[in-house]
Amino acid sequence: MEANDAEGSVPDAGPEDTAARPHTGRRRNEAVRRAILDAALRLLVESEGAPITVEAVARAAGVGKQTLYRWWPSKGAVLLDALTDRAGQDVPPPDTGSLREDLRTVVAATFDAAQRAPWAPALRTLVREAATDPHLAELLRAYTGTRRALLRDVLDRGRARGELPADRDLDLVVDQVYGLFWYRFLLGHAPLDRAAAERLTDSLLAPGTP
Amino acid sequence: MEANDAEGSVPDAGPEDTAARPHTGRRRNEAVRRAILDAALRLLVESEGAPITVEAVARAAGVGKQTLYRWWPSKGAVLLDALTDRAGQDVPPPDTGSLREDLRTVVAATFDAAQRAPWAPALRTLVREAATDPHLAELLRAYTGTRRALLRDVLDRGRARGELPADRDLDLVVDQVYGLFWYRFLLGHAPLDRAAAERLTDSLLAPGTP
Amino acid sequence: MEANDAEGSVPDAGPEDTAARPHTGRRRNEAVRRAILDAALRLLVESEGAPITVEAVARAAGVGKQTLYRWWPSKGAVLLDALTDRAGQDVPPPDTGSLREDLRTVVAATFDAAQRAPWAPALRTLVREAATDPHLAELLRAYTGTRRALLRDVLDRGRARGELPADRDLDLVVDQVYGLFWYRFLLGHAPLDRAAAERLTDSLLAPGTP
Amino acid sequence: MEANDAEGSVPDAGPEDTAARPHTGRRRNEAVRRAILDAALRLLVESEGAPITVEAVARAAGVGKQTLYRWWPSKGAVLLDALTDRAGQDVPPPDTGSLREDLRTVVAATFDAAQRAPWAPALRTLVREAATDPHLAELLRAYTGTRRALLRDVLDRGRARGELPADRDLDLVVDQVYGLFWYRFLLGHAPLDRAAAERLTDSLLAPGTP
DNA sequence: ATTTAATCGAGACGGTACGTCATGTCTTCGG
DNA sequence: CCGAAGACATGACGTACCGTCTCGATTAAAT
Repeated sequence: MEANDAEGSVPDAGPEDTAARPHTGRRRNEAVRRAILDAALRLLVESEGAPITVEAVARAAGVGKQTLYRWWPSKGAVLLDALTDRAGQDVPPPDTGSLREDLRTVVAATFDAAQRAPWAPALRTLVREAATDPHLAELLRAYTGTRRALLRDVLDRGRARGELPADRDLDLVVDQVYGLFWYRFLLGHAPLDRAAAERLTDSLLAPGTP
Repeated sequence: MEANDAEGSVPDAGPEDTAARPHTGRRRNEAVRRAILDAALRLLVESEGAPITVEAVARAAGVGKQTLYRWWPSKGAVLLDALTDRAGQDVPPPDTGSLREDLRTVVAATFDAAQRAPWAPALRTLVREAATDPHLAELLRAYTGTRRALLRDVLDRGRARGELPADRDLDLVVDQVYGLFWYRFLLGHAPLDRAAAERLTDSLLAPGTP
Repeated sequence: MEANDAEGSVPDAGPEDTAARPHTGRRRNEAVRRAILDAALRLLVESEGAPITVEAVARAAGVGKQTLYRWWPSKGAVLLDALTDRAGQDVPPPDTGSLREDLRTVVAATFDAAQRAPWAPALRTLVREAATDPHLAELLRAYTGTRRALLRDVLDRGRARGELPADRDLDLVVDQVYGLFWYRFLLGHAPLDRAAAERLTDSLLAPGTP
Repeated sequence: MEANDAEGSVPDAGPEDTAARPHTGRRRNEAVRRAILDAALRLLVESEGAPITVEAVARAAGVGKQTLYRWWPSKGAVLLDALTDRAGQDVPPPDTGSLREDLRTVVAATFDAAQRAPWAPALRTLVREAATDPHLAELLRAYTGTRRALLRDVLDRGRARGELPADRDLDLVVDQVYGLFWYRFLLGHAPLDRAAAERLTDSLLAPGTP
């Protein structure tokens, strides 16, 4: 979990549109934004499974519903924003010169981040919401797209170094990682610990690979 | 897709409760059961994405809501029943003596079955519903559990034949298959065709494996 | 105030439509109807001036909003129904043979009924609601139309007996009575007591009239 | 229609508070006042029946909501101001020496003014608003009070000249006129034309009265 | 000319009510 | 007793106005 502002946030108007229209009117209240995101995150974390209602978020934030709808296009956008907003910065993927090393690190970090409290329940609820909310689904798709791209870069570098056969299907590798991750994360039938990360990495790189 | 009556279906009391209570009153109308399952499946197939309401199923089947609730514990149970009921028989997993062969067959069959019209949209909608409906989630979990076990058997047999190292984590292999499958199936960002099945199989079995 | 069922009530299906469609399904719950009308009347009486919300009526009646909308086309219809439902039967207008006598009686009764607790505040609120609610306005228009017709009958009989000049504009007389009534009733700047009824009657009948 | 500034307008603080505080700062913009009143009147005239929102007035006037609330205590005050502001000067009630003549003139003028385009829809909407807005109701009450007083003066003069019996209830006569007027004006079920004015006048003055 | 203070357009904000929708339970009547 | 129809309480939805509250940009008198 990292990155933020997966759209839905404030338009973040560039400074140059000031010429066109200097933005009259009362400005957005940052404290309100914070209150909403905090409330949403709290509900996301606490509400184990139960769906989250817009009214609950508004009430918890001490805010009118309209204020939510003014700034976010849908409930899902608020929830995703709440989750990503606090999720720390995008740690750049490692580049140690060893694919095995890099891959192991990325996979373990992914497994780890998702498990670390209090993200797990929040993330699970978010994905659940996405099933109902097409808008959130789209946002989530975009978000995971960037995550996939990051991993893909690591693999590309490894292949360039000759650590993978030139004809290896790297998208498949990426999807094996994230597929396994989401499958276990959502079903919860098997662990996503460091050992799993190791074994997954090993299974993806040919045994003889350095 | 196979198996049915993953619980949730009519208990269809065994014939011996007749002794205890001779069963007075009108018997369950089989035509009604069919009408409900057919209607549910039709909605499942047609409603691309949009959630399915109990009332829609009841109306489409020309049936009272109560009749639904009388025979299935939840909306999700009806939907799952509708999907599995028609899903053909459980083809026994192949046992050709070659793991690579067997695995390739199972994986390709899985990919294929999910894509074949009209199952794909129905299955996608079903999974979406499961996100909201804990009961359905549970049923689905059980269902996929049996699918996992089947694949696990194939792998066990292969390992027994020495086609896999003794210390290989077979649960991980299973989850790599189904993880990839669901990930691609639900996101739809990459194909689940025969070529993908081949490459996945190859990536799971060490290059030198027969 | 009397009469009732100025539409908006139960359709009151005649028994003969049974042939067409026997009306299957659960029947309307009379207790719920009563609870709603009672709650509405109570709010109408108590809420001095303040507008009445659908949600307040529903809550006070321990009823879902939907149930209100199921049976009445608008909030106004409920309120009117609540008021007329309990307003006693339509006392037939008097016919003593003396116009002066009859008119005095009708006018005094009208003035009286409106003032008698607890109708006054309820009626005032109802009219206020009618200003916003076109549907209620229409219903109210129909209701007052029947009241006007009643008074008109009394006058017709009087004219037939020669107690009024043949060319007297009887609709004007009717409107003078109800115009004065509503004007004073709503503004409340002057009494609507028995003396006012007397003086109004006298002013409408030429001094020399028997 | 006459009179204006039935309170609600700008207080326009007397010049003597200058001593206390010299009033620095920008002065009220008269053009804005006009724009608001014009917009309000236009909406009042056009919006047949539909309630008028503050935001609509502000938008139509190209003005911020706050500017409205700065100068008028309520929406109703704006509307009343808009209507009376343009409503022509207060024609002094006639005093021809003949009560019948004077009364006929006043009544006919009242009927006429209300019907003359575009006042009728505006006045109807205004009264409708008054039902919801207690502030406007009060303003309207005050306004109609002055109209009643005017008519009352005419009657007083007539009685002083002996054209009415000394014991005649003049408030009742006044209310018969305005009662009929509002009743027909708001319900619209019968005309308020010159003939009606004639007949009403005749009915109020004893037949033998000069 | 500068300061000071109020006006103005714009619009964010917390509320309250709206009328609709789906849920799962219940009641009624005919078969 | 089964089954269709549908009433019912509940509770969330997304929208509309309300009246108050910032905002920066004017504008005009007092300095």
